[in-house]
Amino acid sequence: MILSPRPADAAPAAHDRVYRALRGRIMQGDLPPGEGLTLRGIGSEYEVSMTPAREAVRRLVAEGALTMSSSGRVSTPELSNERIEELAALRALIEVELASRALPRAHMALIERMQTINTTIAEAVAHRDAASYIRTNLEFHRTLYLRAQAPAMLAMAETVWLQMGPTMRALYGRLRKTEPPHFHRLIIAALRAGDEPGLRLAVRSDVTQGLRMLAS
Amino acid sequence: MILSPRPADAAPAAHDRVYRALRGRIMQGDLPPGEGLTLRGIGSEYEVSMTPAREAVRRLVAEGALTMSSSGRVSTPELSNERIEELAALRALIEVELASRALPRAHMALIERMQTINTTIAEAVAHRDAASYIRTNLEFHRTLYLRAQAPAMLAMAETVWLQMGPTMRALYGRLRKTEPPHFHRLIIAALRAGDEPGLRLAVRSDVTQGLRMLAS
DNA sequence: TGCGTGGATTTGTGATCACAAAAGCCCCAT
DNA sequence: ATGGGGCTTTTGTGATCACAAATCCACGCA
Repeated sequence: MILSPRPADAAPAAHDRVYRALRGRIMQGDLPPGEGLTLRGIGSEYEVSMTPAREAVRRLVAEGALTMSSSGRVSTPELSNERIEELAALRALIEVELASRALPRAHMALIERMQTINTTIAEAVAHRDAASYIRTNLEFHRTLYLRAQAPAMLAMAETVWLQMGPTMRALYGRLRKTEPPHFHRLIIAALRAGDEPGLRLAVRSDVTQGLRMLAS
Repeated sequence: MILSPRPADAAPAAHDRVYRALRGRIMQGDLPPGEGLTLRGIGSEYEVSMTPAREAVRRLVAEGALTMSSSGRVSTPELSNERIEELAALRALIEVELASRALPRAHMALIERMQTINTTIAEAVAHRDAASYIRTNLEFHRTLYLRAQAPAMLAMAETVWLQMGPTMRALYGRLRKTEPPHFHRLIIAALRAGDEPGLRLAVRSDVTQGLRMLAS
């Protein structure tokens, strides 16, 4: 019986490779808001023809990671303040629910792993490394949410992250103060205590924290 | 000055036309769960080549409206019970928020329009017309949520509807009893009274109502 | 100096083709 | 009857090309 029709060492499809590469760069804020992209440019960058580039772009546009003008030009989105508020509210709604579902399944090894990630985040903040900060911050959240065993919800949350990627970078880039991840400690403490209301509040606070920078 | 680069009477892009057609059919449950689709089949059905068909399918797969096997075969999703519960929970989270945001902006004309739609829904139920039921039911909800002025949230809600489309049809298809839309009346009453807690409860009840059929 | 306006260039779209792999299928051996 | 083997057909993928529209840029006029 053949279990894996596509062996792990096989080369992934070209369009998927391009998709993953672009997605990663967008999510961790590698691309600034409003950055224009061309199919031929993407194709030559990843050494593929226009066809896989087009499919990867089409997929990212469908996920809201890229915007497409009426003439078909694609670029990273420049989000209005209202859009940012909406996306933050969506993060709050979905991620609070994910955290709540993960709580009863969170064991000690998970909490310790999150604490380790938190240390890495603190280092990224100390070194003013925005890309590393965003990447490890998302890893912190994803580590918790994976325990919720709710793939559809996690996918939705990641879609929101993706949409905020370029803007997040621009936002955190202008962050002067190097504050440690305060709410992350609250999240870990609530997990330890099995305190669900506290966890929900901590996650909501952490997720909407970026809005306060926007208001200033 | 030219305001609209693409006039209203211009032919839309082929891939977009195919996308919209498929999306509509999927959302209103025209296609049963597990239905297989081929690029060449879609292409010949809409009289386009494989290229636009592929782009439309890629977009729908990205939105979760279609699933893709490891070999690239596409079909409408067959949702597990856990997945259905997740999607219903997402509907509850997002749509309750949308309704809450729409409440202060809901004026009399809107409520009357919703009541008219509700009449159409009752007729669809009476005639056992599952497709019409699903379509007008979604129109009822969308009419309210449009007032929330939250396009990102509405898009998320529609994505969830899309994912549930084929399953909804199968679910409502086996619905014996022709019950009028009870919770819709509660929603309208809460809107009239400006009763936010009542509205949230009514929307949550309406949205998770399908789960009770599943449990039986 | 500012600003349209022309052509040259870039860019997305859709069609077509070659190719490899997956799926279907039929027939035969057990 | 049933399961497997080999062949045929179907199907997705990626490359390439023609075309039209959008964009860009520089030139010349006011």
